[in-house]
Amino acid sequence: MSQGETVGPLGESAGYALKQAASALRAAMDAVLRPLDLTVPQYACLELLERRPGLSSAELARGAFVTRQATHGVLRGLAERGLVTRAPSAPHGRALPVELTDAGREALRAASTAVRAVERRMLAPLGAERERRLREDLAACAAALAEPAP
Amino acid sequence: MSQGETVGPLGESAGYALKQAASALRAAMDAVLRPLDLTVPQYACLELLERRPGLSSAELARGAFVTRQATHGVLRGLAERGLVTRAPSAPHGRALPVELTDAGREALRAASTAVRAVERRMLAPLGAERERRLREDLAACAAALAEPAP
DNA sequence: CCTCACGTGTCAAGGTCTTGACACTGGGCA
DNA sequence: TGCCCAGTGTCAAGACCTTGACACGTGAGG
Repeated sequence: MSQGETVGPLGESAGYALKQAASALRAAMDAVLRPLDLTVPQYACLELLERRPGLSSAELARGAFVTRQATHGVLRGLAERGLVTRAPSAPHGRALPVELTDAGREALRAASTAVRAVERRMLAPLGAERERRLREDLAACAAALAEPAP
Repeated sequence: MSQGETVGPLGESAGYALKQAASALRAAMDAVLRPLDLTVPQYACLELLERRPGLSSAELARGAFVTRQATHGVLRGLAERGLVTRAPSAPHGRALPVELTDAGREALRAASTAVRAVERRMLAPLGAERERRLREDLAACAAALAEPAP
């Protein structure tokens, strides 16, 4: 066949390197967030809400790369602990805006500094220029995969 | 506090870009592997076994970034379909070597070409030089996270 | 006006992975 | 020799996420 090319050696596969790095990052984040009683998805929701207050559950799901059913459970846990509040009724459509409480903002601050430390450790071998390049290239890769296959 | 730095805007966070790209890659791989009746972990095991025949379940787990319990289930499914064989007894220690069957090699070939197409699509915006750089930087990030925090 | 498509919230069911635990093998060390 | 430790395979329980489905509110189109 003309399209017989397969994935080469693992050390030469960008996809493998990507999974390896993402897995290591996830594990490291899990480790530093566990003492704060936060899971990675919970932290992600908090971080998103800090930047864009009033986000709905579905928008949160897209931002955290999970399904809206998954964020549903995450928000339940966060709301029970008083870290976020959900509007009782929808001001427009069916979307219920979610907002951070003061306790949520405080928990986020601790979590965010911990995660930032992990990120800095991860990026330590790279300089500022290579870090910027890395971000841009990763974004370009994600964008290329986002549009449907030809 | 002196270490008050938090994660900045999402667009400037390398960690967020990493998760975004990894998530998109996972979804794209899932889409092309589904018609072949393979999950991503199953494909990963096949690919690893092609390169290093006789790998044990635990070694496979480390290579696929999951727990050995997870590979246990994966190998069960693969063995039932006749794609891999497990040695009935351990030649050394307790590790049971796993090997690809001819059917497994054939299934892998189809899967690997499909995954390679996804990888090429992902890397299309990048040139060869930037792709190489991306691989190296991702590997450096993973290595930096692998060693325990100071 | 009515209908239809789209986005959203929610529930139920299922699968997959993880955490935790136990038993076993082989090698290093006193 | 005897002991302990690291690595492995396996089982059970639980958490998490996903797929699938349904009901509801909004806005565009006929």
